[in-house]
Amino acid sequence: MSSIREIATLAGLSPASVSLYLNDKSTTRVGPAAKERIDAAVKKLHYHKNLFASTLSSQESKLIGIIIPSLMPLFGNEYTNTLLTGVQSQLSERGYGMLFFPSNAHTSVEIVEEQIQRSSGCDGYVLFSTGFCTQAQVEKNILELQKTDKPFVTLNIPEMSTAIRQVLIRDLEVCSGTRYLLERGHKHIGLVLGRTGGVHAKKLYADHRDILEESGIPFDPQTVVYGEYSAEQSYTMIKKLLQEHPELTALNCMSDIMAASALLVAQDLGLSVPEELSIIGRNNSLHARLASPSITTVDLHIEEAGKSAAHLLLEAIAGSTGGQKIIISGTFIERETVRTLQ
Amino acid sequence: MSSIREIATLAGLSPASVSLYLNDKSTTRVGPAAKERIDAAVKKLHYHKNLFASTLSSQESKLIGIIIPSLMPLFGNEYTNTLLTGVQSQLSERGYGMLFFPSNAHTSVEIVEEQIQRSSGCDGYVLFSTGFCTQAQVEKNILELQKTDKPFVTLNIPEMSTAIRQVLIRDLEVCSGTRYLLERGHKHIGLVLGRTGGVHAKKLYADHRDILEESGIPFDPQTVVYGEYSAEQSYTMIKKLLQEHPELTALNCMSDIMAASALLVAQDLGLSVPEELSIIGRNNSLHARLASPSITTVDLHIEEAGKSAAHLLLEAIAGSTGGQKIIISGTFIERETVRTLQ
DNA sequence: ATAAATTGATAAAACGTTTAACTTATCGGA
DNA sequence: TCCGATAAGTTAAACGTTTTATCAATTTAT
Repeated sequence: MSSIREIATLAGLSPASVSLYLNDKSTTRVGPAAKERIDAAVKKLHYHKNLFASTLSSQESKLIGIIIPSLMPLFGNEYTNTLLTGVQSQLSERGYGMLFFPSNAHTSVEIVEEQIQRSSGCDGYVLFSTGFCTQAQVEKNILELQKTDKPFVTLNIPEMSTAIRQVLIRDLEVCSGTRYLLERGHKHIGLVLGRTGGVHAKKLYADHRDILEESGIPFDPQTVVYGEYSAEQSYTMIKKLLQEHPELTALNCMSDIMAASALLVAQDLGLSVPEELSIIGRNNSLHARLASPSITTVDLHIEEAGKSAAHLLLEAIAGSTGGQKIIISGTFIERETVRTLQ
Repeated sequence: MSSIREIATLAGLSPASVSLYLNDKSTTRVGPAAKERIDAAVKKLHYHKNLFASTLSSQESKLIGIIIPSLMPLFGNEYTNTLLTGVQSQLSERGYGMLFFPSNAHTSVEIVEEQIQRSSGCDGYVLFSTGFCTQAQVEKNILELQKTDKPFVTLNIPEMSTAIRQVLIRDLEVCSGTRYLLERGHKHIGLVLGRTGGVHAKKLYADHRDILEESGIPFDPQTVVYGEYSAEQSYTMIKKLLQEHPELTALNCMSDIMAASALLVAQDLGLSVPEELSIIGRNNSLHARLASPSITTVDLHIEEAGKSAAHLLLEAIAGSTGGQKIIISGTFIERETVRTLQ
């Protein structure tokens, strides 16, 4: 743990000169000979400048706090991971790092509060929203973040009326899969959602219902089922759904994992896909590509969304003001699990 | 950005008292009335203590630097993500956070150097090793980490002779799948590895060869193929392999994704699994479970490994000394893709 | 009644950098 | 010759906490 002072002494200089040079190799305020002595001292003492001291002094951490209000283990969810991949790639391109302060509190609001508190001093924040948040919780979380007076951007969150910077993943709120199946002649469409009460699930539920009713098709609440973000639970619930509702010709699944589980169910029930049952997934993940038959899905461009969020945030940190919305729309990836009915 | 000084002024106290109370709610050095005034001031000014100032002063960050020398986007790899899940769960249980300072350097050694440099001041480090590291690079990385004088633990790294704290995932170095297939009568076993030159791939290659030769089966280097950690590349290479080597009755794959790709290839070539081709994967990921037929795989207990690493590190931070090795052994998950030959 | 312990506080130094302001020496140009 | 630039440095305050040492007042024990 050598400090800049030791480097300075070893090089026969003041700490100021060392700092000046280390932060700008081409500075003219340190002579060539002195520069060499500094380099030698740094090498000899294995000096690394202390992030915390440097941040405190310069009031800039080059660190972004990542706020994820999930009750499930972090890095275990494909959506969130892809989002993170996008965020990370943009951040590191501009020299920023990420700070995770996970919490083991029991409600998403407490989690967010703790994370914000503990990462105070970051240059900005990215707030994820997960299926574990209700609309009210999302709003509370945003409020909490606003109190920090630091720039932040929300990702994966339902559209808000307040002027905040946010990246919206359109097809996370809009039930495009249902419309797609409808256009292909399906009238009895089951819906497989994530978690009861979650923002996204609620939006999708409402949208699914509205789309059906607009088309004059009665909506049956019994044909909606929740997988709770687990493959096992999805399998169980989908099996139950298909057994109790043999009239269903198609399943719109909130994620590819649910869709892959549906495929398994179909197989076990002896239903051929897509001949007897059409399935559409979401996220264009590896699961959809590697399944057999390969699963028709909607690419949410989630990595792109992560990148946009990071970009927006860095602009805000650089000084741009005002709220801004970026909307990312999905595109259908047509594969082998959807059949057109006549 | 209210500071502790403002809280102190508002509560009519000294900063010292505020700090004392905030760090120990049950302290007797601040009176009950004063405590209430502090609470009120904190609420009113939205005070959060500054992580950086606090760390600088107390010389403890409660932050672990995560060093991942990967050339691929972070959070895009199932192994690493699961490892991270394990690390994270232990860390957050004990109140620690994680710091990621990704780098976009072009060699794994540069990446590690940059990450260490930028996260200087953390309480400890976890060094991942990835398929992108050669043995020499791994050693260099460890040397670099030792210079920091901070505790660290290596994860997922080949066994080292030096006395460092490390968690070894045994079946990442030992080609247990080959032995498993051998025991079930297979004599012509193809091997699907990750990246040419990577530590793990090299170890597995050597082990695979040795196991075969010990059993008196000639080893054909042509039956080893590299998927480069991509499903597409895996598909292409496996297809080529199976077409050129019709004598193969089994495939030992380094990951479940490769195994799932192999399943696809088999399907496209009209080979039935496991009747004509046995496949074994590794990692017991969702891909293996959701595939059809479900893939026989070896559970590496990777999340467990992550937890152990975090545990070991926290113990070291708490003062325990000396190197220590924890070895995590895999267990076979027998499913539907392996057939026993007579 | 007095010593000892406890309660409730504060002052000030320290943590390791950064940076604005200042100094001195040297050099070219008019 | 003298002025202004420029090069090569230094000093010292500041960033926001923590923590050790110190102190006064009050309570408890003897």
